Amino acid sequence: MIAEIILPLPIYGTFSYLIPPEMETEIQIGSRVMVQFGRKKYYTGIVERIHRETPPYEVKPLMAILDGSPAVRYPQLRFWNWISEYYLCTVGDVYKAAIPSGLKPESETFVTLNEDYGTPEGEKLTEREAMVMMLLEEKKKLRLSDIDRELKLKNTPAVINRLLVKRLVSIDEKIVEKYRAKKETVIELTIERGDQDALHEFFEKTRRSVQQEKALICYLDMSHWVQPGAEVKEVTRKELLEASRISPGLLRSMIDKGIFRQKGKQINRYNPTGVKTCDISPLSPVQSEALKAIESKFRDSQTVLLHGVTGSGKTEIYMHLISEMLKAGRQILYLVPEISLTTQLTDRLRRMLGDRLLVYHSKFSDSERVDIWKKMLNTNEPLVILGARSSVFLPFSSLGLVIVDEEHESSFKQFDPAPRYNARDASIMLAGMHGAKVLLGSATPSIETYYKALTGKYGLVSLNERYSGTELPEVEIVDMKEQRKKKLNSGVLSAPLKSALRKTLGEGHQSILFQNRRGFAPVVVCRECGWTPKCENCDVSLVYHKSSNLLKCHYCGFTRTLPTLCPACGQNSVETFGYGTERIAEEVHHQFPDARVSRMDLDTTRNKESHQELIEEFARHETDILVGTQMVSKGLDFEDVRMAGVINADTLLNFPDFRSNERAFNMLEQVAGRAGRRNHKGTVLIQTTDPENQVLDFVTKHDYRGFYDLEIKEREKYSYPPFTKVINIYLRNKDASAVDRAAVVYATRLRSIFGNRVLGPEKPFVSRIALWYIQSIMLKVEAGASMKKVKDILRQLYESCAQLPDIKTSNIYYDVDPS
DNA sequence: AGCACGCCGACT
DNA sequence: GTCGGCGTGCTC
Repeated sequence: MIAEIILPLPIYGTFSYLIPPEMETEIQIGSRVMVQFGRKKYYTGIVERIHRETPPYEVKPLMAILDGSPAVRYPQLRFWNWISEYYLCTVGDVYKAAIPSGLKPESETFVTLNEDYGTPEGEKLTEREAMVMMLLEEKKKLRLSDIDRELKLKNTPAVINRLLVKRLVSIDEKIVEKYRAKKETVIELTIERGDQDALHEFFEKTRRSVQQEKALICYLDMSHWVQPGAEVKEVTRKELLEASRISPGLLRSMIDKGIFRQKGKQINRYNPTGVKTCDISPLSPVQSEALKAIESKFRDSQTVLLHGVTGSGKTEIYMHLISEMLKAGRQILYLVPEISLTTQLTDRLRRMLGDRLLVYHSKFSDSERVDIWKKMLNTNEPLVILGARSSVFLPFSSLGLVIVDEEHESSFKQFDPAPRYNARDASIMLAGMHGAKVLLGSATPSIETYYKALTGKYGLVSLNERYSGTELPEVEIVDMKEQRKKKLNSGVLSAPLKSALRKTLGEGHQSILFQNRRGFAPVVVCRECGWTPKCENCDVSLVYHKSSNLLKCHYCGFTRTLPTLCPACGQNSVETFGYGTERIAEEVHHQFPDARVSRMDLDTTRNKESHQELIEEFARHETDILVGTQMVSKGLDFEDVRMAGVINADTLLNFPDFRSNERAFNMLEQVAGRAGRRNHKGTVLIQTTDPENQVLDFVTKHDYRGFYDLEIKEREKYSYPPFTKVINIYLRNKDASAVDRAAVVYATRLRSIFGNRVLGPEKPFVSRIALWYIQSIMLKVEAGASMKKVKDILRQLYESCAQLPDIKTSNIYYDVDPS
C-alpha cells in the first residue's frame, strides 16, 4: 500500500511512500509520519491519502508513524487543501503554517571533528577548509547551518565533503526534537492518608524545627489532607516553597528524612489552575434585542455581521452567544487581531469560562502551542479558543461558532510568507465544513463585508447606541497649512492640539497621540549635496533611531551608524527631518515636562511582556500621554482617556492603493473610539494639510454609512472589490533587469487572455526587499466569474512560461484578495 | 526549500 | 590542475 504524504515544502503535490506491512493496520489519514526525502533529509509528513496504485517510479518506505492516532483531523486536511487552492500556494506551505514546529521535527546535519586524526602536518588545507577546522576545534560539534552562518561561506557542503574525504571530520544526520514537555515537581507525603499515627510521628520529627513544622502544616493545608471528604489536592514543589516560605534546602532535608517525597510529572502548559468562573452580566435591552436578531438571522444565513459602534457592548453579546454554544456542546473560535489579545480581554473571558478558555497566538512559545494542539486533539469537549489568525488551523472537533472581532482588520491577512490567507474568510470556509455559524463584528466593517450584508449574502444586525449612552467623541480637524502660515505650531504640535493636551492634563485625564511612523526621524539628508542613506538590501531610505543612534531599515533590519560627515561630499551637514513616534514622545515631553509620557510601538514592545506592561501602566494611570503607532488604536479601553490626537493624517489619506480611503477611515474612527468611554464625551484632534478631504468629513460626523455609500460607488466605477476579485501576481529576482523583462512578458501573456483586467506590471511601493527586486501585476476578475477557471488558467500560464529565459530565474507568487 | 552535480573562470 | 562561484534540476 502507498501513502500520499504532505511535506513541509513549497512543492506542488504530495509524495508517495510505501507503507511497510507492519504499519498497515496502524496508519491513518492524518497520521504524522517520518520519511526520508532526498539523500539525507528526514521530514515529518502528514498522510493525506492511502491507496494501492503503485507509482511508475521507485518509492521509499515510511520510516515510522509518530503517534498512536492522527495528529491532524480529516476536516483540517480538507481545509488545508481549500486554502492551497484558493490562495494559490502548495499544501506544504499550509502545513508549515498550520502546525507548530514542535510537531514536525526534521533532521539536521551535524559536523564533528575527528579526534583520532587531528590536523596532519603535511596535509594542505584550503583557506575555507582551514576556517571550518578552526571553528570546529573550538566547538567540536556544529550544525551545518551554524557553519554557514558563522563563517558566512557559500557552498559549505562542498568544503565539508572534502574534509570528510580527508577524514578530518565526520557527519551525522540527526532528527532534532524541538518540543519539550513541561515537567513539574510534585510533593507528597510518604504516608497513607488517614494514618493518624504516622502523621503524629511526623509532627514529632519536626518538633525541633519551626520551619519544618511550618512546611508540614502548610502542605496539609494546601492538599486538604485532613479535611474530611475532600480529595487530596496535588501540591507542586513550587507552590509549597512559595506558600511556606521555606528554603529548598530545608525541603530537601525533609525529603531525606522520609517525610516528603517528590516526583516529576508532565504537565500541560495551557492549564490555568482552578479559576473560578462567574456568571456573565445580563444584557441591556438594546443588546438583548441585538442578540435575538443575530440568533434569528443565523436561521437563514451562515454568516452574520454585527455592526456596532465603539462601546456598544459587542463583547457582552459575544459572551452570551458563546455561553449558548457551549451548552450545545460545541466548540467556539474567537478570532481577534494579534494586537488586541491583551489581558483585558483574556481576563474577562477567563472569568466567565475558566479552563474552558484556551488562548493561542504567536507570542506563545512553540512548545506551549504544541500543548494546546494536543489538548484539542484529545478532547471533544466544548471549548473556546481565543486566538489570532493562525488559530484557524487548530484541530477542532466540532466547531459550532466562529466570532471574528474587528473583522475589517487587515492583520487577519497574512502577507509573507505563503500561505497568504485571510483568517476571516478562511474561517468562514472552515465553519462551512463544520456546519458552524460565523459572527463578524466591527464598528467599521470592511467594504466587502458590508456589501455582502446589504446584498443579503450575510445577515446584518446593527447596534447604533453606545452601551452607556455616552456620546461619540467630538472630532476637530486641524489645518496644518494654516497653522504653519500663522506660525502657530511648534514643531509637530499645533496650537489646538497643544491646548487640548494641556486641558486634558490639567483635568487629570489621559491622552493618546497617534503617529503611523516609528523611529525618530524618517528623513535623513545632507544639506549640502542631497545625499540620503539607503538600505543596502532594500529600496528604502533608512530611518533615524535616536535611542540607539542608528539608521535602520524597517523592512530587513539593516542598520548603520549616522555619519557625522556626509559620505558623499564630506561636509558636516547631515540632518534629520520628519517625525516618528520617538521624536514626538520627546517633543511632547519637552512641551509638557511634568506629564508622564510613554511610547508604544514595535521598538518598545519587542519582548513578550513589554506590550502588556505598557498597557497596564497606562491602565493604572501611571502614564498621562501615550504616543504610539497603530498599536495605540486597538484594544485600549480606558475610562480616563479623554483626548486622542492624530499627528499627521496625510500619509494615511494619500496611500496609493484602492483600499487607502477605507484604511484611513477605519484607522481614524478607531483612534477616535479611544477617547471618552463611559459617560464622558471625548475629544479627537486630527492634524492634516488636506482638511477638505472627504474621508475626514465622514470621520467628523462618525458617518460610516455615508462613507460606505461613497466608497462603494468608487469601487464600482473603477472595478475594485467587491465588484471584482483581485489577485496580485509578484515576480521576484535578484537581477533587476531580469525581473523587469520577466514581468513584461508575463503581463503581456496575461493580457492576451484577460484583456484589460490586467494592470501593470509596476514596481510595488517598496521595489526591493532583502536583495530581491520585485515587480507586480494586478489581475481584476469580475466577482461572478469562476475562480476555479481563473486559477486553472493561471497555473497553465505559469507552466507554459516557466521555461522562458527571465521567468525561469524569477520567483512567482500570488496574493489573492490582498488587503 | 535543500542538495548534488556540473560548468566555467581565476589562480597556483 | 584545483578552488570556488553559480545555475539547474530533482526530490516520492
